[in-house]
Amino acid sequence: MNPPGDRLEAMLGWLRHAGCRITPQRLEILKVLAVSEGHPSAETIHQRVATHFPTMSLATVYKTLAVLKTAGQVLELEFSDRDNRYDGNRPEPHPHCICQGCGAILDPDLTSLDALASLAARQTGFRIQSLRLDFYGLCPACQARRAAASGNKPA
Amino acid sequence: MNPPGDRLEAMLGWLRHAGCRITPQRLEILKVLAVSEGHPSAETIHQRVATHFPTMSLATVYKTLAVLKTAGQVLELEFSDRDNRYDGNRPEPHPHCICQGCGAILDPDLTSLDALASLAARQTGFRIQSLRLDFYGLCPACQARRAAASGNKPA
DNA sequence: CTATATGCAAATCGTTTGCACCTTA
DNA sequence: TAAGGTGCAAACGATTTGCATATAG
Repeated sequence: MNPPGDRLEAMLGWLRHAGCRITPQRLEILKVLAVSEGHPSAETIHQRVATHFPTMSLATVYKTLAVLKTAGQVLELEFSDRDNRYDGNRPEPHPHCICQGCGAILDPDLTSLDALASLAARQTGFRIQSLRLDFYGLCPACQARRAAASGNKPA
Repeated sequence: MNPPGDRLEAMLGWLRHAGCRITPQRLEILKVLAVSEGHPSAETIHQRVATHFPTMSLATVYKTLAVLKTAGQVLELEFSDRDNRYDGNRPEPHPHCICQGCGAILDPDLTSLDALASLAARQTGFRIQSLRLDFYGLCPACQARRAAASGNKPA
């Protein structure tokens, strides 16, 4: 849903700015992520890149993903019972519909978050059975701790 | 926030109905879950129960949790980068605030889900940096597949 | 009595790490 | 050529599983 070139350029730009090198393998990983539909796993990304680089290792994929994660250039969907999924196409946090039958991951298009479950169900045809809504951030104690640690300089 | 006895009775009732046996170890696990504040991990549950049953194994905790999960009597919060957390006190899905600093898990009290991030932030004092909103259910294809498999009998 | 639970140890499996060898800039 | 990346293999760690023994009902 994103002009693929935009996302690729954004990722490349960030890496260059951070002083990272653009290797052929890395470029290929970025390309796969930039057009990622269906929230691929690290394994899937590896397989696709391996088409062009038979020696490519899974570890390299994970290492590149780690860099992009901290950069906010890729969204990681964590699971404990199956492999994590990645979205380089829409790296901002957004709601997902996850099928408990086949594992498919869809993006409901909720402009506001008000509508929520019923809207998501209507749009995707999902029969929603449960949901997961997590907020990630810093609790008051950690905010204070961090502020103190950085000598009152805001992040 | 729940009358502890209620939750304990609910879990016990379900287990009995399902033909499960109430062993002393299991009863102790249920008690820990029924009063669980702070979303304990399997490890934490094990440690607490081990106070009364020194021979108690972690595997037994996991096995009991598995039964309760399928019964909907305990809520599992899955993570890939750390151990899962469990809530036997409020087994229905509900939003959480997860501190990226110390890992604390709080329950914001959102009567409606409209308010969302800003309300959660105001209530808990969290500085919210990202969120996770997942809907779990069945996609249209799997609904059809399941309906066909069960001979048109609805679940 | 008999189906079920316990608890130990070993297996799983996605992910991470160490390290020697390459490559980009 | 120096900082950084690659890729192999080994390590990790939470969770699961197999199986012999114990026990609830």
